[in-house]
Amino acid sequence: MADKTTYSISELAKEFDVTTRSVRFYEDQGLLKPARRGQTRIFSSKDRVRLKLILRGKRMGFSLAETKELFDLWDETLTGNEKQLLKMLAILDNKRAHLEQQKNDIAQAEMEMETAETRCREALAELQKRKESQTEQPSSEKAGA
Amino acid sequence: MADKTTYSISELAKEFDVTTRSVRFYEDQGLLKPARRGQTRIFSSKDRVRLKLILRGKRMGFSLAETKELFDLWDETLTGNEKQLLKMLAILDNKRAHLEQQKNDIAQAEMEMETAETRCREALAELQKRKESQTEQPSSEKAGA
DNA sequence: GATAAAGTTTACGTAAACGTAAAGTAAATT
DNA sequence: AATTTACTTTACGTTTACGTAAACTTTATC
Repeated sequence: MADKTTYSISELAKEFDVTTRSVRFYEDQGLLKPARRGQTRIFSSKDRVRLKLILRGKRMGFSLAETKELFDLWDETLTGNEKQLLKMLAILDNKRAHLEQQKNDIAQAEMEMETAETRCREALAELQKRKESQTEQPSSEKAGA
Repeated sequence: MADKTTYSISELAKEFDVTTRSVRFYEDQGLLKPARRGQTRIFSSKDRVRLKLILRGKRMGFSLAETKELFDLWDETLTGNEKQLLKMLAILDNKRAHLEQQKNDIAQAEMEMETAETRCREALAELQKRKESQTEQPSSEKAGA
């Protein structure tokens, strides 16, 4: 299934849970370059990989333009001159910094989510206690303000 | 500086490198709730924290609406009923899944960036070799200008 | 008291990433 | 042959997250 060599637009759309509209849009923006049989697009496994990369890029907060730039530079690493190669290396450095930022953000978020979860569970426990004491004799009440 | 209790809009904007327009927009969308002295907004340290969270949320791919929902639910954990608390816990679970996805994405990206870097450096080395063989006899050459 | 600096509201404009509808083609099925 | 199914192009519409300009107030400074 995954080692097929060609794909229709709807096959790809279905596999990655995107609309055909999106796939066509990505082609329009120069991120995918499917072959054609007549009018019909025929996607290669390279296209499939790129679609996967596009979607991951999106999840990581990259714009389509950024991803396209990476694709283009990547292709140029095969034929490119020194200047382009150095640019690619520079961009890779930037991306690495980006990844570090993301890792920090994630670590922070994880910590805060633990705090949040604890607070929620404590609040729930508090509610439980009140429920139980409501069942007993209404002897005392806690202050509220 | 960071433990001040109130901030002007431009102070916050400067600190987090956003425009005042953005800050006002966030208020408009209900994410910030600065006090007012006359017309002028006065931001508390709570607002400052929230702004930080907003921006981190953006870096992590959260929309302002999503972040607002989290803020609102968070506030409700103080007063909220059981249903809201459970909802908050459910959302926290979702976010955790989201974080896992992000971590996977990052790990993948890191691996592929290594591959890319290697390819770049190899291509560069290849160019160097050709340069040298072009120069032929000259035994010593100094790099850089 | 004129002016500059920082703040405000109102409102139209914009870029990105598609959604959605219209209208047509091309192959497969009934 | 007629219809369904999958695909196509063209093109206007929509949401998010602001940018940008205009016109106005408030506070500080010369």
